Amino acid sequence: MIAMAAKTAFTAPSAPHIAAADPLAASRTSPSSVAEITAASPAFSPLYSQIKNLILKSLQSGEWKPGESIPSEMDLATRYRVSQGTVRKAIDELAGDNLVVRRQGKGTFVATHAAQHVQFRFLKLVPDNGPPGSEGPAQRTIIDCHKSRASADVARALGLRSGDAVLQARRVLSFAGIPTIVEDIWLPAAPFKGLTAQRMASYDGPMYAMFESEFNMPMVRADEKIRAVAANDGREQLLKVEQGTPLLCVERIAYTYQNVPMELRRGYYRTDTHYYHNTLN
Amino acid sequence: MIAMAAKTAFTAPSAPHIAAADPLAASRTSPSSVAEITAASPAFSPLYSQIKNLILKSLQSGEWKPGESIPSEMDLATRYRVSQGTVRKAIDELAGDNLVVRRQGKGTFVATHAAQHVQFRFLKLVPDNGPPGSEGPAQRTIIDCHKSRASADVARALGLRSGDAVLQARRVLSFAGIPTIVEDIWLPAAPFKGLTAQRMASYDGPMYAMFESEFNMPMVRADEKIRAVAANDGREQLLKVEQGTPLLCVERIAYTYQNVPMELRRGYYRTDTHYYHNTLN
DNA sequence: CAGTGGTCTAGACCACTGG
DNA sequence: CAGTGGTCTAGACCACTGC
Repeated sequence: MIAMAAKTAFTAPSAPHIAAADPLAASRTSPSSVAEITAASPAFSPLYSQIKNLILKSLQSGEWKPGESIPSEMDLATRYRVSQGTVRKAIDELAGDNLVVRRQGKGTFVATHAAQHVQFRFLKLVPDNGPPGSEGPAQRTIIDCHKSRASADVARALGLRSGDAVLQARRVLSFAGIPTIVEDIWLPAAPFKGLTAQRMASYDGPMYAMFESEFNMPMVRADEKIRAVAANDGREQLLKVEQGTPLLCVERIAYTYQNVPMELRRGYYRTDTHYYHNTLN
Repeated sequence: MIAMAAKTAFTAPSAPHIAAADPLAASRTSPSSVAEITAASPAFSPLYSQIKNLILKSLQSGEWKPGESIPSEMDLATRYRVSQGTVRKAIDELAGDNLVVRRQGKGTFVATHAAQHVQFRFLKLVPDNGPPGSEGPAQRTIIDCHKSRASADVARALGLRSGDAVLQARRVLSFAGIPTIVEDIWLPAAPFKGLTAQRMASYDGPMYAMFESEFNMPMVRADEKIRAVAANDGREQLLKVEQGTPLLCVERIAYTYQNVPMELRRGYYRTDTHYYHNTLN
């Protein structure tokens, strides 16, 4: 901000980029030139960044759902009354965050866990022999799914309070018939109301795809803490390994839009036939 | 490629973006309009991508060294006879690959492992208590460093032949006095001629920083395969844990420019006080 | 204050997709 | 062929850094 010619797009944070089509436009007032100037620079945010946030809001609101296309760059430019280049930069960032996927000649699409080529978007386990997915689809076995109360650490991970209602599930993933992963999953009960073991078992596809389509809860990012632990607590039987066998323990917190944590998952991976792959830049 | 008006920048892959300042300019010939046209589209590469490659070559050649600044966007635009915007997009990609770092108002700098805030650019181990690096600097202890011959798997990882000369080293990293990591490192002998245990021990800073400054061998990318294994083979003593304790085994191949593998490293991490952190998008 | 990277625009044209 | 994303340019101005 700071005083500057009214012609430029930087003039005021609220004015030029809000088109009539934007539902928030009515709630804003044109600043009387001096008013906002004192607010000064700490609040500076480039136009494309503001556009990005507006698009983000539409994604969150479900205006465009996973797998669908969003309006063309030209349409968005008209809608927000900015140049195509500015919309472009906003979408570039969204694509960089893997929230949307661009496809030349076709359009820009909301990212989804359901697409074939991203079947295991959040699963970095790769077979020793052959590339990811070369073993065919995973076999999913639901061991259990029941309502529960959040312990202190589960509550902290999910941004709940101790004792809040959660869903707790356990499943086994097998590849080529070999049980390879046991996962314990915790979900806040409210957003996933109606989810049962039956329903998990009958859904054919990645669990995150089910979260999208059945509960309107896309997972867009995740953090993992990885440790080596000894197989115990019944997991050795599910994975058919000796008690004490070293396993990879992958604790994942998955987030939906706005960085809201929506799932805690502790996976135990056998690493005698697979490895966890990571790339460092 | 493909026939098109000479005015556009796409006309010929060799012509317009090569400035007189480019050392390769003299070795090229102006195509006689028809010659290259049959090569056709599969070879299509946007201008900014070609500029990116030219900048990459200068980085590889050492024209600009890690930590130094590269010429300004305007200078590069003049040098390559393209618009600033095209140079900008080229640099954007290089910055996205973490090969360079942009700093507004100062310039664009070649990435380095020596900078304070990236002390552990390739080390994703985080203490359970507190953020990365909160334990102060790592204590590095060189256990061994000797010449050796590449075994089959080491050769494969480094793109050598079995029996080729390699340097093999082992060291321990301790944090807050606790031995936390044992690493076995293999390097091709030729590029690291003159590296000894003594020299490794006396260098104060990340090993990758030493590779940059002492051997002109910047590591720009790495792949990791992570497994859980039982402590054995003398590593339990170095880490002061019981034999059989689960450890994270991190096998890393680090690459220099051109995706040339230059280091194989097998790290064994204690994960009772630390965890390996990863972010998924 | 000059120099650097960062933002924004307007317009032209290219590559790719599908009807 | 029209529509979409992708590339390129030229020019203006802004934000940040350091002299």
